[in-house]
Amino acid sequence: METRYNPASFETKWYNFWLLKRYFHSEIDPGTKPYVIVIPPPNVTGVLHMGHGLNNTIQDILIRMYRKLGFNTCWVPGTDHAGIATQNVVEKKLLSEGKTRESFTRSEFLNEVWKWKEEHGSTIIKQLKRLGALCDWERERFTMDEGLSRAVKEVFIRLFENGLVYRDEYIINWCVRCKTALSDEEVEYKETTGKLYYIKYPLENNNNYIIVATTRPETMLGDTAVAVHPDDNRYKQYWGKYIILPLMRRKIPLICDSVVLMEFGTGAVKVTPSHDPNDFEIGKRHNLQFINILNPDGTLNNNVAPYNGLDRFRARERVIEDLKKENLIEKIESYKHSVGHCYRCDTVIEPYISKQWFVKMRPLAEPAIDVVKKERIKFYPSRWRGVYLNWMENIKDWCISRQIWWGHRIPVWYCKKMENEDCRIKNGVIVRRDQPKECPYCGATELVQDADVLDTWFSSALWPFSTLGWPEETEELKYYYPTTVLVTDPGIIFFWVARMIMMGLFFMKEIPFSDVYIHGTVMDAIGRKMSKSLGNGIDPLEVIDKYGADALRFTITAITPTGQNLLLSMDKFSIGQNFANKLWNAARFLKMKVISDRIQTIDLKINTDDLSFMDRWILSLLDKLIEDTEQNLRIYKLNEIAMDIYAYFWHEYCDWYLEFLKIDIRENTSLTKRETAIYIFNSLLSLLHPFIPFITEEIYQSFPHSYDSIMITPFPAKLSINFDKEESEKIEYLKELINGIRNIRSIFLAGREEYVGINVEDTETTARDLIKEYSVFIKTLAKVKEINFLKSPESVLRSAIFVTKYGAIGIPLSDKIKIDKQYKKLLKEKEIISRRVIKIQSRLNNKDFLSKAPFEICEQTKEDLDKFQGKLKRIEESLKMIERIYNK
RNA sequence: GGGCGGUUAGCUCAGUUGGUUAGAGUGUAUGCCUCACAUGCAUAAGGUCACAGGUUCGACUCCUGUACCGCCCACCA
Repeated sequence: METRYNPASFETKWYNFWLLKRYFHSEIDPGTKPYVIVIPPPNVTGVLHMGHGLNNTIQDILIRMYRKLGFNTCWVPGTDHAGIATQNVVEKKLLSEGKTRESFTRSEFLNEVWKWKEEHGSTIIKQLKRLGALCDWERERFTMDEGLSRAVKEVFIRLFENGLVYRDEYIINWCVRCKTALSDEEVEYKETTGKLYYIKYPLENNNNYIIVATTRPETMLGDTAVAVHPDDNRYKQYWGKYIILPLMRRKIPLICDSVVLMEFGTGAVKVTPSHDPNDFEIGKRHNLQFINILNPDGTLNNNVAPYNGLDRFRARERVIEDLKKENLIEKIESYKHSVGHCYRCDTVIEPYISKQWFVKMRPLAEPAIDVVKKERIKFYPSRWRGVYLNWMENIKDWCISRQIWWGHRIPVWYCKKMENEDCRIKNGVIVRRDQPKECPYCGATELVQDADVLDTWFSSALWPFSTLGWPEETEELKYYYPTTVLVTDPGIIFFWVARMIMMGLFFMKEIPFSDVYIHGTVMDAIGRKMSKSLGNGIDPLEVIDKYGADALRFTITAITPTGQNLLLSMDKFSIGQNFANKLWNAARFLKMKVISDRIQTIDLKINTDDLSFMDRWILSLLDKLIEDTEQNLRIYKLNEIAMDIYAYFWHEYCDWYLEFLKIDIRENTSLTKRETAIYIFNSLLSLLHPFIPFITEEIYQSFPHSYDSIMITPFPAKLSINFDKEESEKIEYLKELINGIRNIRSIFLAGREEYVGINVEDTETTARDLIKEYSVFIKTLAKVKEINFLKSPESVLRSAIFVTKYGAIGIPLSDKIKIDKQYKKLLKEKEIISRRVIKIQSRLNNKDFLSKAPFEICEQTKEDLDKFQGKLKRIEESLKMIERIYNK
């Protein structure tokens, strides 16, 4: 064990050791209860960011904790093929080599992606290992590997057979850069300051015109109606009339529809059924013409000939120019509204009509709502339950087809011929596991496979069972499914959590997990999301290099407020680093001064019948710590566990118990037991191991030990030490005494000057006995030479005093200046305490308080009054003494 | 527009079903290189618990409202 804590010198070593020992691996064991987590699979394109750091640290802690608690823990890892994201990354790479996607055939392109995946796909896995994440690497999966692809195909087919997958021409979200459809969830709405254009639409055979307002004037080229509200009297005169659409000179009707808001704009709305979701519905209701004006790349098409080939935004400018020329622009206002963007490339989305595959969600959602309402699945913190339910109850069908190449190909073929009625009824749609040789309806052999792939989230939705071998009825599924808890951040409740629940219930007839733990998002120091574009991210790898993985892990768990976002900055990591350093040094101390031949192993048992007062005190606090840890673990309050252990280890065990122990060893007084110190330290190592696995292993291994690894030592058991309130008060008194002397020392003494002695008012036997018994501790820790008991309070009071519950402690002062200081200090204290006394008295004088407050509260208040009045009396006496002696 | 979260020490946060002198870490000040640790030890200063009402013997805690910050959802063109 090195003198200095140097994480870099051992972290990799112990990770490899765990791999070698295969502790991470779980085998089916019917006799042991499984505890299972499936990892939220990071994108293969990904590099580890702080969000992953937090997410995986939490999972690793849970897994390591429950392993110690005797569960058969299994953490299933893997990566996601991340369709659009990965395709974008590879396209960009190819572009940098001067090649475009179009210069490849589909299979050539896919080869490139696979090549890329082989080269870079394991990056994030390696990084997870540096973090200390000990997944069951023998179960690692990839959403595009063979088994998972089979599951995806199977799911699609079964949903289709159940009428839950259908193909329809519908208005969807189209990304003109990725050139694919997106689901509603994949569109991010951003508040944008744009313009609201008021355009005059001339009426047919009439000199009047109707003014409509729009934020996307170029879409007017595809207008096929103008709509007003049926109750809007302003437009009643024009009912049944027609409008001549400017620029296109098309005759379009004025229609009435109650979705139109009379208050908005002019109360008249242009209707573009092909390029607005609302207008699409209006168009269907009123049987309007649907005119598509866009090419898939966002340029205008030849349905709007004069603008053919123009980019949509350029077209917007041109349309405005042209309308201005005809004097048809009424006004242009600045306007704030939200605009949809592609969540992968941030391009503005276009509503676009196309033929896509959809999943019918209502029937899948019903049972998924039910299991959450009945609390078979619980959310932590519970408020996310409401978010989930609200979304589920308003769920819409899910567009699952994507017009990209990287992903699971849709297992559908189309018959080109459709030679008989049967085939035409089916639209020539053939859904098959494998490529059919001929059309099953008409026998034609000219078949074409659907070009599209499935939404990435379609395969993610199956993750909890596809990774365990589904659709085979494997032993793994029987044993490990349902999994225990899903750990993720709020951003993907809809994308992923909700869909896993629906798919799990439909295909496994069982929930995929019973707990959903939603942790916060990692923000920068001033509360902004960490993002590449802002450049405010903190690279976990850099932190690991600089501070160690343990410091990273401990810091982020300890400072993550329960269920809220955590604000992170580089300087925060010293929390974890300092803590690790403290642990390191405590270990060095124990090894140098405490471990001896008498202690054969750090994994020792202690005899609870043979314990000193001090031992029982510190062990009773350990009991409390263990109990709190177990409780907080159940409700995922990992930050509280971390902080509780921190406080116990540092401020009770190190600050007090080890200090007592040192003195005890030196003086040979046996007020403490070395075994106790070792026992507690080992318990702390065990409790801390899930949080800081590397350093705890390094320390454990450096002691004589009985297990192969700290990872497999059991969770510390409670000793059920009985340490009552009276005893606690004794300890508190001892601490108060030492702190009180230290306080006076820091006010009145310079540097290391030592007190000759302190005078203790000798009135109370409990206090006297205690002080006598532990005088060696007091003398050393408070740096005094002698402790004198004086019968007369006067002589005690003639010095710097502090008043305790059992009487005053006095430290003789000779210096006139110091007496002045003391006098002022006492005056201040007097004021504070008398205020307190008055407050308590008034409470006790209140008849309502005495009659209505619970008995114990009244008693407590009376006790308080005694206590503070006593204290006040001593302070006043002391003040008088000083006044008399020094003629104040 | 709807919903959710937040507002407590300079900063980041605790504060369990209402009942101590409202806590911790960090930062600041002062003194210490005390034989585990200066990544440390000791001591101290620092708070009208966002604001306004209400309930109560008693409110940081419960209720109502207001303000500000943040997030999510939504078919205002």
